[in-house]
Amino acid sequence: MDEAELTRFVKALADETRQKIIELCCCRWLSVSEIVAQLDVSQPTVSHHLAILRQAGLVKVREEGKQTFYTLNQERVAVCCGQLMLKFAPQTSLGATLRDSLNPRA
Amino acid sequence: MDEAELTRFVKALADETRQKIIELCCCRWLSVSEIVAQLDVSQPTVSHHLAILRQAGLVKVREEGKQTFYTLNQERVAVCCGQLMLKFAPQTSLGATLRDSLNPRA
DNA sequence: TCAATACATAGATGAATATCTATATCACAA
DNA sequence: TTGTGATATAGATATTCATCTATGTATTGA
Repeated sequence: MDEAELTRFVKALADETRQKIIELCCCRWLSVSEIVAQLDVSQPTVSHHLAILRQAGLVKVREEGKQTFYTLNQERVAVCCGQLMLKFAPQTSLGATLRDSLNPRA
Repeated sequence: MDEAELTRFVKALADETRQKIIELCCCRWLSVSEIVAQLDVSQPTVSHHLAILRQAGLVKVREEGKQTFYTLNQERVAVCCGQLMLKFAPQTSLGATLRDSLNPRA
């Protein structure tokens, strides 16, 4: 994971509409229309945000007929949060826990 | 940590100049002038970014005479990253590791 | 007390971006 | 083939925000 990827990740999270979309898509697949129905923004706006989340690798996509389904890529979120912690909080106990978890000793 | 705090955290990270400031202030205290000297932006711009980082709780401040010193609050970064992970990646193994670390069993 | 230094704040400006309307594309059903 | 529903894209607009210059405030030394 390079610098640019990490920046795309934090920028993708730095919008409240996208945060709502992420929460909606956590643990389930939703079509674009279903997401639109839960929010107060137009369908093109939702598509725009989904594109940003896709570029950041934060959602998985599945096309099915006319519909497109999205779900949160939790593993990606976890890895990115871990990278953030390693980069900006290397000397904390939580950071150490994470480092140990990523590089388990024999 | 409420919703708004977490949003302030990700928004604070979502700017490359602030990311540079954070890296500079990691593990050491720097005065505003010293930070300005390492960047390509004006002193008021640096003060502006430091204010945002302060509001997000990401830096610690120490005033000394005319100077003001800042250092990265690594614990805060770690906790916020952990919260992000718990909120948006609850079902991952990394998330579980973190949860265990925060709520250690007897 | 005056000048200089360090930093913060105010206000203006430009760039990035979130949002909208309109329209294109694609899949499917009649 | 034609129409309809689902989504994406284009282009315009408005808002947010990063940045600048100018200035205020506080501290220190002469």
